[in-house]
Amino acid sequence: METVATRIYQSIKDQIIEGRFPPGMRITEQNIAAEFNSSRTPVREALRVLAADGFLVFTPNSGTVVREWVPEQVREIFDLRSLIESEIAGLAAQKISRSEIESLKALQDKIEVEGAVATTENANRISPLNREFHQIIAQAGQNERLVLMLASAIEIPIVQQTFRRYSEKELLRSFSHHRELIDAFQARDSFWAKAVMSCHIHSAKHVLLGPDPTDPKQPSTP
Amino acid sequence: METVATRIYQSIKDQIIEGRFPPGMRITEQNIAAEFNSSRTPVREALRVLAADGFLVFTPNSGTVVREWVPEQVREIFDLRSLIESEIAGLAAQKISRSEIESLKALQDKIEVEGAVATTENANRISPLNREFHQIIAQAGQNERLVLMLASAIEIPIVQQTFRRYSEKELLRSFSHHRELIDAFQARDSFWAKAVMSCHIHSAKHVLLGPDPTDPKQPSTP
DNA sequence: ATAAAGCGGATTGTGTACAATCTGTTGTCC
DNA sequence: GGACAACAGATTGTACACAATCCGCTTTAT
Repeated sequence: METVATRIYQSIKDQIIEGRFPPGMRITEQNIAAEFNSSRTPVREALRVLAADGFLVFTPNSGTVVREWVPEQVREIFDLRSLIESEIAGLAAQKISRSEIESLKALQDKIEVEGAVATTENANRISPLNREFHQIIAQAGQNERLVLMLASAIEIPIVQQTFRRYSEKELLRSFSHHRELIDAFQARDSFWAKAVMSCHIHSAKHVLLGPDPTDPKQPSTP
Repeated sequence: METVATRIYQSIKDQIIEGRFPPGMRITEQNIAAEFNSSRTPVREALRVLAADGFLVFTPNSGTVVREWVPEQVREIFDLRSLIESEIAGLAAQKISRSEIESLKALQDKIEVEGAVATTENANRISPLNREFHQIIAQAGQNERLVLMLASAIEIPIVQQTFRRYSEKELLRSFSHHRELIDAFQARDSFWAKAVMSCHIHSAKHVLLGPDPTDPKQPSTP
């Protein structure tokens, strides 16, 4: 973090991920510049990069707004995340070290202490721990490109705030997935690890999206 | 393409993909600005976005160079491409229209006429047709996010210039894959389509990378 | 001769000014 | 009353100037 432009970039990115810059919010260059006591020049550079990353939507001569997500796009994000993160889990099962497995265990112990009951406060404490859990797996997979792709699929507010929406039952299922992942790693079973990770992601997707509204299980009237 | 910055962005991107800006080449803001009769301001914005896209590597206070690729990264790119493009092919098998299948057939007819023999000239003519072939499939899959991810994995010189490295035999195999893909689509068989696409990509990977040097089939001396 | 220090040119980083464009509003004409 | 044109304010786009930094070279001291 050397230049002003880089600081601005990181700050805005964090605020979007944390949800303090809500989707649809207009970003004006002068406001940001004033906040950082800088000129508009570094602000513009930061905004362009954030738009390239997909955090902002930029329209020439018109301005910049925080990206909004429609449910269909959220579904696509989770399907992509499942594809990539399962692959990573499969690789990790082959390459993960003993000490990394121990870190996962310790982390999951902490998560289950903090998350004994499903409150918003606890969710806020769990989120970074959960992120660390998944990051250890990503590192263990030893595939830079996959990790990069994954980042673009999880660095969005709705993903980072998943835990806030979990009920007690869903929280317990999530913990159970984590424990099963650790077992799959210890067994060095790629297929198992991939399958568990796939469950983990798709289950999260359905918490956020609810049942598929396009599924006509009951023809209109019950 | 409205603003100067956008024109500069597109121009540099094209030149990198086509290989006219070779990997490792230093990009100085003034040179680019002079080329476009503009100031450095829009150039800088274009360069930042290109760096975010992964075309350039940017180091603060030091400058910008065209990204270089080591073999391990090429391998990662192709493995990722296989993962994503196979998934797309599977979706396409379910959703592709009759007319899109006809387009694929017509395109492949053209490709096989142009590519009757494996010369560099023919390769240059085939490349855009091949790209169109894969684009039709990407559209048919109807998943914006996957198409975006795919773009980041194929918009690099070594991928776009794959055909130049194909021998007669490899060219014929590629054609055979395309025909088999069309058949899989007509049969509406997702699994088949995924498998063929996976073959198609991995086979291309091995043309570019050669045999895996880490594979000790024969212990040092033959 | 080697290593460290210092200098000059080139390049990047940021601030500021002004031009171009958009948006919303007001007023006029039909 | 409604549609269209013209204006004002705000916002973005670009140019230019200067400051900060880096890199290679020379110089100097050991």
